Amino acid sequence: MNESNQQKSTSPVNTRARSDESKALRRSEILNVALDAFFEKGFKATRLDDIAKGAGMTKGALYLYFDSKESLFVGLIEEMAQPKLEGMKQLLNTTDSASDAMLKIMSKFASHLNGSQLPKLMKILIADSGAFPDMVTLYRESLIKKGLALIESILQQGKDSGEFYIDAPHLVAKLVIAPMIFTAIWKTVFEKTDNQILDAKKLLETHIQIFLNGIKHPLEQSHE
Amino acid sequence: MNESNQQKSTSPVNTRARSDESKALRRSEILNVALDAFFEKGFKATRLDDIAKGAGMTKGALYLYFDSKESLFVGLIEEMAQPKLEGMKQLLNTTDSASDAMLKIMSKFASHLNGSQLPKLMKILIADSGAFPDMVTLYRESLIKKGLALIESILQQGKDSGEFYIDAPHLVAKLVIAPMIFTAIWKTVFEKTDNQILDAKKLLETHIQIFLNGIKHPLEQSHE
Amino acid sequence: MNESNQQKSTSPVNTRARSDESKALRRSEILNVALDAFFEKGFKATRLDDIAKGAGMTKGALYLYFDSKESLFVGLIEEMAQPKLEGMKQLLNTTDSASDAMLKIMSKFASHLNGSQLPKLMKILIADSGAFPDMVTLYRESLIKKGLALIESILQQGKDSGEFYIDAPHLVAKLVIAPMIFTAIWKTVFEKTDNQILDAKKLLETHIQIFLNGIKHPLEQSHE
Amino acid sequence: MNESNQQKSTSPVNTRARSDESKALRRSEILNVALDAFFEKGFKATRLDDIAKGAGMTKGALYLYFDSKESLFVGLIEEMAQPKLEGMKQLLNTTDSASDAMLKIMSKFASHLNGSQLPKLMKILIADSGAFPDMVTLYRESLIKKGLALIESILQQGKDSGEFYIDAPHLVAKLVIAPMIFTAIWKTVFEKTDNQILDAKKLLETHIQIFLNGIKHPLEQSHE
DNA sequence: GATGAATGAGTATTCATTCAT
DNA sequence: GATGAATGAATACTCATTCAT
Repeated sequence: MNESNQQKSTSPVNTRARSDESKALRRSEILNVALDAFFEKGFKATRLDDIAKGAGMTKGALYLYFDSKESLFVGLIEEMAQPKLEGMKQLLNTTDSASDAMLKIMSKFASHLNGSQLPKLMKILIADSGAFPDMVTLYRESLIKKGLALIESILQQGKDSGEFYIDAPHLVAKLVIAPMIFTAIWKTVFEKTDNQILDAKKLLETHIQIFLNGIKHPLEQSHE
Repeated sequence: MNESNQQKSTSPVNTRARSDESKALRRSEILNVALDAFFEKGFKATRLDDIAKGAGMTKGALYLYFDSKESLFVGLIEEMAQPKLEGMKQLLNTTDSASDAMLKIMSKFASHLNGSQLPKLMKILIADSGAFPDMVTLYRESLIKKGLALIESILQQGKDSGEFYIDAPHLVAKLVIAPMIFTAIWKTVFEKTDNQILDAKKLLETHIQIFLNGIKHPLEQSHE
Repeated sequence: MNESNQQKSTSPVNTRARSDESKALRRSEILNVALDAFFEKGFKATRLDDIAKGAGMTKGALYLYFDSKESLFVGLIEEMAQPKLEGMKQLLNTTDSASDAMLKIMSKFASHLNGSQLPKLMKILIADSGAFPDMVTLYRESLIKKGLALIESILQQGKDSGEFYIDAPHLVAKLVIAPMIFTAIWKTVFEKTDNQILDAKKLLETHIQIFLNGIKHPLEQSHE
Repeated sequence: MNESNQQKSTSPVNTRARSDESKALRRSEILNVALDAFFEKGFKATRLDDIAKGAGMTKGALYLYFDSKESLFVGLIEEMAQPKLEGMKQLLNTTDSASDAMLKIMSKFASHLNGSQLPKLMKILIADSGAFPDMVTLYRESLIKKGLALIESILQQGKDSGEFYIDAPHLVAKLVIAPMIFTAIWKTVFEKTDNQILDAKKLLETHIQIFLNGIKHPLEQSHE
């Protein structure tokens, strides 16, 4: 009798969510819609009505899954900031040279930028940082600083072994991720209205090459 | 319908001169306040009341200078995206080596990040890019792409002269500015709730060193 | 489509008997909770969710016992406005003096105020009188006016026998119950936020004494 | 040019309130409407839209005069609880007998019940006491307790001079006002749906007579 | 020019009621 | 019978914009 499923077949739309599973499914469906909405219009300008419609339910139903618009935002950040870092550490068990470790982790990082929602999330966080300082803190501490620490430790190891000619690993670590952040911003912000698209893969490969090349040779004296 | 221009019709000469000045002055005062407000809270969440109060006038008076909230935003971007790039080109008239030109322009760029409102403007633009695609386009075309073109031309020159070992100057140019964008984001977003502050000057110096070092040596083959 | 009524269709006899009892029980449980809720927050501000939780069931289940929030209120007033008055009349069969009858009935009335839910009910009715004029009418006609008539008849009897020096029994009857209403209001409204508690028993005893004393002596001329 | 004044001629409706006077006027006009609305439907069930319409303005305009619905309520109580008590004390300068003082003050009190908004205010306070305990406290402390204290002092004086045969003046004082409260309740609640109207003046005169008569004669022993 | 009162179109949130399970 | 997910209408409050003064 119910033929109104114009939406995706996997979604439990138009079916009451009874089980815990389907409730969780519904939740993450809402979060997916919210991600796009917040990304597109920002937190303040996003209307709950739109999120609800996008998730195939009424505004009132949203409140069965989230306490408030704000908690939707919080849920979004928390849920997505969770699992990202895990994969990275596993990668490094082997006793690679610092150079190889660096290459691996940078590649991994870079590939993350394409498949995942991370760039969107980052844009959201930048945009609404003023309204959600706690979320910014959470994100910085639980994701970025840990990522930076991981990179820093490899750099330090390379420095100790004489492989890398660097001075301040904690600064250099930031240079490692800078082009990745740049790519995320570029793709989410500037590419939207541009007809040339940035080849992110190539850009990041080039970054890796130049950067590793740069730290593997003794630095010339700057003239400054 | 608007008959309040009493001067214009008869003697449109110089009674307006002083007022025009002060009007322009007032406008830029307002824009200054707006910059901070939009930066802090985003376009949607910023109230005209607050901007007015900050500029020492009432909400209604704003409409003597700007047609709407939106035109305030537009005015802000347009006004600030204007000059900026002139100084850079002058810098390079002399017949420096590509290496020196690169060093100069990177330093200049970097120093701009500290004194100017540019990072704030960038954050605003990122945040409200969804609502103002035209502004993003303007900013990209009139500032970023020109800057990138300048850098690219130097890189190309260095590549042609055999000074730089690079492949795709248009990509590499982006790697030049990536840490600057990164710094802008970091300072405006992440540093707010953090007690450690990033030494931007040192970071960018390190960037310049490593980067130039990286492109002045032949690249090793990547294992990928 | 609803086939869950397995008993009704075939043998509609006595399987239902026990459930009818328990249904009535459930109803009055709900009403008890509702009384407190309406008393505490008023009709409009009371949430069915809270009543349901208080009665150990879900919101939906309430609708098995009551048609609507409104019918809950109606049920409450009707159920409680029912008996109450019977005991009073019995009290007076004997051939007491009007004075003794008066004393008895006033004492009885007064003692009712402490043990029963009457004061709460009165507060509810006062509070929501605007929304439920019919309930006010019901309460006035079925309880108050009957009580007043009873008192009035005793007063009339005392007047006729020369025991009481009163003029308008129907007005004086109201003076009899006024301190009782006052007590109900005081206790339910003002005492809540006060640390001194009113000794209702003593107040009403004093009332009875002064009042009877007042009507048993010839009235002086008022100077007005 | 402005012929849309369908409302009362005295009200500044449809005229922008520029001066402080007219602002104050507007405020009290709103409060008058609010008084009736809260009285009729209770705080929760009253819609700001209705108050606004009643006061001849839009909902938004209300917020120019009051911060919130709640502050409207608070303003109402505070503004009205202010001046009531003043007149009473003046009345008593002369060196009347306690009996005369009592008569005067009771008459004054009683007359207040007819002309003023006091009964409505009292009904409002009773109805919404749960939501506004602070207002109840304010009202009790600033009005009722002071009134009771005034009455109590006269009673005490009469007791000391041997004029009054009473025991506990603080309780007896409550008996003085009980019929006034009763009248207020009766008129605002029960009379609405009744076709017989209570002669408040006569009721309170009778109260005064019986009560004074009751305390001017030695009390008989109660049989209890 | 400037003020600030007023408007009115939003928008988040609540909650009685319904209904699939 | 009972649950609790879902609905949708209602409502306080906000704020860009207008306009009388």
